[in-house]
Amino acid sequence: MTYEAMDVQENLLRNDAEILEDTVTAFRSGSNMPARKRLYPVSPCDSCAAHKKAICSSLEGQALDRFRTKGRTRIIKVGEPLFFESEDIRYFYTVISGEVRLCNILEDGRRQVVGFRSCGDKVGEHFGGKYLYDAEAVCDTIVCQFPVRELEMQMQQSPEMRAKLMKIMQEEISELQQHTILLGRKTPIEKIATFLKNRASKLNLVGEENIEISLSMGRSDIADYLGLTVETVSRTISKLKAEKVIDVPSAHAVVVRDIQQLAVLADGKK
Amino acid sequence: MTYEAMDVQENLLRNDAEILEDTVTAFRSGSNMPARKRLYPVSPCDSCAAHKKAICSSLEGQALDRFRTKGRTRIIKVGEPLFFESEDIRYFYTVISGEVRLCNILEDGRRQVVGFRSCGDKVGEHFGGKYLYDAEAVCDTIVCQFPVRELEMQMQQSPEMRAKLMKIMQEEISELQQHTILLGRKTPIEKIATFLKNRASKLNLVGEENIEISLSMGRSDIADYLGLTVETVSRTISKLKAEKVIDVPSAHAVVVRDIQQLAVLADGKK
DNA sequence: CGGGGAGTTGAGTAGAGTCAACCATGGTGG
DNA sequence: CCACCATGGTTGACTCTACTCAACTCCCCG
Repeated sequence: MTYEAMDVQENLLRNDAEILEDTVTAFRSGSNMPARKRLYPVSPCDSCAAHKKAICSSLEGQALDRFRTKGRTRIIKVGEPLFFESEDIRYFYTVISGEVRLCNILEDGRRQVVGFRSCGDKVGEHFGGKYLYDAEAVCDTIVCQFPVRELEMQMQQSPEMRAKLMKIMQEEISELQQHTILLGRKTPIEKIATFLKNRASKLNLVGEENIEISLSMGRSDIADYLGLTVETVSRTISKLKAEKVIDVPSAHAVVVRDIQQLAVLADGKK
Repeated sequence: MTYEAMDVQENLLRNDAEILEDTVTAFRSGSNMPARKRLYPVSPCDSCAAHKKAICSSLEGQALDRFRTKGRTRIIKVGEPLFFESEDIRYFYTVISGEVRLCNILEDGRRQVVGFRSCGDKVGEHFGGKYLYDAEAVCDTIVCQFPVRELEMQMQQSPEMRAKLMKIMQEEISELQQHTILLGRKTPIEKIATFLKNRASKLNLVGEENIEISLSMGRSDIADYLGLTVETVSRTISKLKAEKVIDVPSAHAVVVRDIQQLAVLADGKK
């Protein structure tokens, strides 16, 4: 079994399956199903791993309930698209589990992965008419899908949601600017080290030893994210392994043995 | 006389000087100066080249007047900073004339120019406590400076201003994503061509022949913006000149002779 | 008129890309 | 259940492009 399959399955076992079940039945049955509803008195959002980080966390009570009923949970298989660049914007998404890559493509096929989105992250624009990138699942992925007009409606009513969305946009800008210096000025070692360091720090395990990072995406996604070729990604990971900074138990998992050294390498201090 | 000096002077002659004069006297004299004010019945913003593109265009009448009194116009000389990365956010700025570079710097001195800001553009965060980049004038520059808390106040009251700010942030995200593919995947020729093409298209002179672009920044700024070295920038510009796509009357000016071909080169279609 | 910084040009080099072979692994079908 | 195949990942040899270092030119300014 692959690591990403394990990931998805584990998540499914924990709570996504219930959320999904819940949501799907809710939609199938329409809104008027009090008996069924009493069986699920707890909002699915309460048990959702993505909720506290996601946009919907800015809503509460009735507003949240209303918003939820406008959404739909979807399973996206590896490689399948959520939407394509320059398609009309109709929905935006919150990733529940799995991971999505955002890509820009040049006519001759060259590709740049603009970013990855995982649990709790927003995918998709809500402004300007057209999407800015292709969004595709890098492994089996579960998302919540909401119509953008619903978002706009909520935004008018909820200052909290406005603030949340602005915060998310600001974080996107900050992340893109950081990525800009990586792409323009860093060496392959620094790029890979930065990438792994950032993934590690997302797990909130700072201070711990042997942090295990799962890489749901393939080498070519990493390459296109860091502005490298697959070969260079592979060689560089091998180098870090040889220097005992990381272990690579499988192609889709990395164990950070020396996070200190990884951080040093990430900014080229050595 | 250098091209940027000419630019600044021309702008000054046209309307910035009056705006500046106006604003400076307004501030010196405080708000209660009816006689003086009658001499300037037209809001300085009305004659400001930056206004219709800038954030303040989302305000009208009294709200605009009030907002304006909270601002200050400043002249920033070549190379001088507006603020530094990780400084506490206190002000945000609108560029009136001239140009500002936004930079990220690594400890060993490597630099990435994240973007340039010119007439009507916003400079500075208003969120998250710290600035994300150094902002420095690339040539003599005039800006309007506003306290961030004033922006936040106006935002609560004005849905138009909220919308405007969101739009600006969305454009920043879009621009950064476009830049990401340039940095990660484009060749020097494509980078320079894209850079010149984008500058040309800002001038709204599409269709015209021999579009003259002024490059207020130096070669090293361009290099750090495009992820190249000065030498490569210089060589590449020379190459485009040799191929008769552009003319280079001076180091700080470029005339696009074949905008079609420039666009082709920008996306590497040939 | 002379000094200095910015820009250009040239020669040589290093490092990431390309091409190709090889290996591992997971999924499929007999 | 095992063998095979396909895909993705790794490693090696070679190439070529963009960087480095250095010399030179051109202005701008005093």
